[in-house]
Amino acid sequence: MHYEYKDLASLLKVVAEPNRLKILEMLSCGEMCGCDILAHFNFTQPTLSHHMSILEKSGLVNVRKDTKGHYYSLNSNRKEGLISELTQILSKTDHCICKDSHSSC
Amino acid sequence: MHYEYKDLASLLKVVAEPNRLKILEMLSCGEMCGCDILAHFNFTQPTLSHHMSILEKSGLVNVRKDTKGHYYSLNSNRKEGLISELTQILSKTDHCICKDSHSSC
DNA sequence: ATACAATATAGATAATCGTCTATGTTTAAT
DNA sequence: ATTAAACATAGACGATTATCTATATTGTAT
Repeated sequence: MHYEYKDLASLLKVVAEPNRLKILEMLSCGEMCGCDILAHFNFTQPTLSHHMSILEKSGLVNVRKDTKGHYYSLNSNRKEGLISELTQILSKTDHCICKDSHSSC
Repeated sequence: MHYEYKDLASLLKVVAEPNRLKILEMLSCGEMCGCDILAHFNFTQPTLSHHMSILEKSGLVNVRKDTKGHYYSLNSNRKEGLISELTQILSKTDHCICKDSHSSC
């Protein structure tokens, strides 16, 4: 298995969760602090902390730590990278793995 | 939680698996039958059957059942839909949920 | 009739995940 | 000094997931 599949799949897993998807959408409009994000959900603060940690580690979200709280924002480069990698892997290309296949049935 | 998040997250979960990602890339070049797909992996036939069933149910892959085997192909509409939904949810829009937020910190 | 090839189903297992409660840490305000 | 607010960490739990072995199904070819 090539690394690219594992890496892209890991990043997609980060996004493939309804609450994190909603958080990312909220951040698409601009920076937000943790407590304001939390106000939009029914889960507890440790659960938000868990989700933000995953988003941070994935590189999709940047953090600015202030005395008033943690301010999160979307990392546009990482976002664009995700979309373009996904688009490319799902599109017909010249160097696709299927070029090696030899039909046996 | 809005349905759109759950639905898009479910579709993303289908794609967020390295082996399924590789299968989708293979299908991007054209139709392939199950046994040929299997030849590119180290896992067993029931495992492929499991993955193909998930891809089928998600609508990302179509199947044509022949006496020689099952021929799988990528559903382009579904693929485009996935990419555009993901792109839209990660982009700044007028009707974003964050418009309702009132900062409290 | 028999054997083989392609696929599906059933059931088990180990790993991962999202959530919770309880508690710790740090900084600001009283 | 004490309290409160914002966030993190630890540990537990139930649900889901990817994989396996074993077996069933269906159609083709001998």
